Amino acid sequence: MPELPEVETVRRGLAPVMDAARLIKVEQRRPDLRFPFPKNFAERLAGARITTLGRRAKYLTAPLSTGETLIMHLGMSGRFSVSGATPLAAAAFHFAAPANPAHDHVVFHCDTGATVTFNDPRRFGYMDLADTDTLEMCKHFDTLGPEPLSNHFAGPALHEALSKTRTAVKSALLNQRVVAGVGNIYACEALHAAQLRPDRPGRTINGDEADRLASAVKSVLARAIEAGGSSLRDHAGVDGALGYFQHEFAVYGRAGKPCPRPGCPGVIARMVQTGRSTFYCPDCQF
DNA sequence: GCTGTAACCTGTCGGC
DNA sequence: TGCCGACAGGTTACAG
Repeated sequence: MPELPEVETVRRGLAPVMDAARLIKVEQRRPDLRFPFPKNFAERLAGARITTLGRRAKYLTAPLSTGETLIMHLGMSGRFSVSGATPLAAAAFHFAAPANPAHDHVVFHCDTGATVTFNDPRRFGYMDLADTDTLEMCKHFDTLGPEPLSNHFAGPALHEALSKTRTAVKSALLNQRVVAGVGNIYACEALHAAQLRPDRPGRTINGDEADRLASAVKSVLARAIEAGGSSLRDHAGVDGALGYFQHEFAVYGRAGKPCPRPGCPGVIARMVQTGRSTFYCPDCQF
């Protein structure tokens, strides 16, 4: 379930074995995932050295010595696993969750001795290559909004974006042009933290409420990263270890259970917005 | 131009 | 136990 915190958790897990590593060989085991791989994908990667693994929204980025950047998206079920790494890293693999090898689609062989495997049963993930110098203008990044944990994302900017739309505020949060990296779970959690009803039209959110919501988004994402992400069915860190943030969910997946806000008598409700489940408390979200 | 919906693919879970 | 349908975290193309 890779939203921003899960992707950041994966980045932190991969960095020790991929930063500054040279890709000796890349195995591309099928012609496409969600989209076709770029032309000569494996050949363009072979021999290249990765500088520093990065992240933009829900994308992992690997700038290469060739002048291109490898862009990777985990989709809904994508995950990485590492083998053959340092003894310290290998110790963590004791906890590795099983993944069906039939869905191992890309294997990176690094000169560090590590083998990094991308597994994605649902194949909603994808990989692409783009020029590093013009990365922000590539088709994946040119429409992305601000990073939620950066100073570019704050109440006034969010208020400005929401004021232009009649779309429900929760759906607006999922719009990557408004803020990049928020997905279904953390949108629900942030709206509960900010005490805002998910189905309020965006244009009805005032400045103070936008301030609260922006702060809640930052807080929820930061705590989730700290907890190593959340683990529902499909997500695990590169060592297979599960994140812990799902234990802190206030509303997501808790329909019918009491609202955890102190003093609130409400019961968490579920509704469907644009085909996605939304969880909220009818008693303390207005 | 804005908005909502369907589609992509597979695994899991609950009901029968 | 086995089958079937509903549902699932993201993104994008398309119709209204």
